[in-house]
Amino acid sequence: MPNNQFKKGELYSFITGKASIAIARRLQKKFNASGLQLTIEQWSVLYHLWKDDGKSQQDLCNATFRDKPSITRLVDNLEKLELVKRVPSEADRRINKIYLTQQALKLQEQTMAMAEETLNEALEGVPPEHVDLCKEVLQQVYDNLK
Amino acid sequence: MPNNQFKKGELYSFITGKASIAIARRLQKKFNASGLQLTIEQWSVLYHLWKDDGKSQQDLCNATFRDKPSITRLVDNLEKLELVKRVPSEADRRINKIYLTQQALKLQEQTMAMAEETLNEALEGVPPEHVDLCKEVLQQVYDNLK
DNA sequence: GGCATACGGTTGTTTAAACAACCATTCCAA
DNA sequence: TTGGAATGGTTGTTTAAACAACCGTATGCC
Repeated sequence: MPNNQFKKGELYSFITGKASIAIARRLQKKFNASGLQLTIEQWSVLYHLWKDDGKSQQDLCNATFRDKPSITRLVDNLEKLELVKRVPSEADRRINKIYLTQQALKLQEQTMAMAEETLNEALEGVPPEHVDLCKEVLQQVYDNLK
Repeated sequence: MPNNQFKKGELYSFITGKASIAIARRLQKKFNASGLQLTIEQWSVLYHLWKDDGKSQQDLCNATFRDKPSITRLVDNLEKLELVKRVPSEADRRINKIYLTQQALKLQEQTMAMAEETLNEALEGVPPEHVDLCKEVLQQVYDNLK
């Protein structure tokens, strides 16, 4: 017998992830309000490159939890915006390494500040220990299903 | 000073909602494996109609946290699948009331069972009281931002 | 060396989301 | 009562996700 039974009224909200959608929308609005022509999905790719530039597209698939075609097209669009450049790997010619442009490096500080601000607004009034526990639950869910 | 400060490494996972994406993908796979030609988004509309048939499109917008064009197109596709019918309201001719077909009523039991199964898989090993607290946090986040 | 297999990436197609612009109906207030 | 605002819904456009099919390169085994 499973250890968690659901009342039907609770079921839906867990599947749809309204909270993370709301966070993403809020962050997108901040980008738009600042005149940044950047989608959250594009930002999420830059985010991982700021941490570790020169990742392959496959690395970005793993990091962002997206499939290969999704990353191909996100990189396409980021290249059009001149925020990243595909550089074929010398060692393995199948691989594209993705590098940030100067323009993209300049966006890091501003957009990360907006992301932190958004999270602070989202978690207003939530005790930090509850946040930690919530993160653990969501991580466990992810691990259970991936 | 905000009551929650984020280390950068933790920030991304909260924004992307990997857990709910993983849940939705798992449920979609169950639909596909059962031969159901039904997307999660379409299912989410049916879900609210099973609870309360004859909702307007605007009601569905509020219930599903989607905008009007999204619901227009979801209802378009559900009508093509002959799972719902638009019925213009007698009282207010701007309004379409959306009614389930017999075919859609038959899907309820099967798909709700799959949804509950998916959630039980997702929350395997998570103490019920942690689930409750997690739901509260996510609800608070949603309320903070909506 | 040669061939099957795996891997990294791209392309095509369908579905959906966000946003702006639009139309018809209804409501309200001067 | 009529003209403007609000409401419910649709359409157009861009971006993205999922899935299948595909191509070129690398790997490993005989």
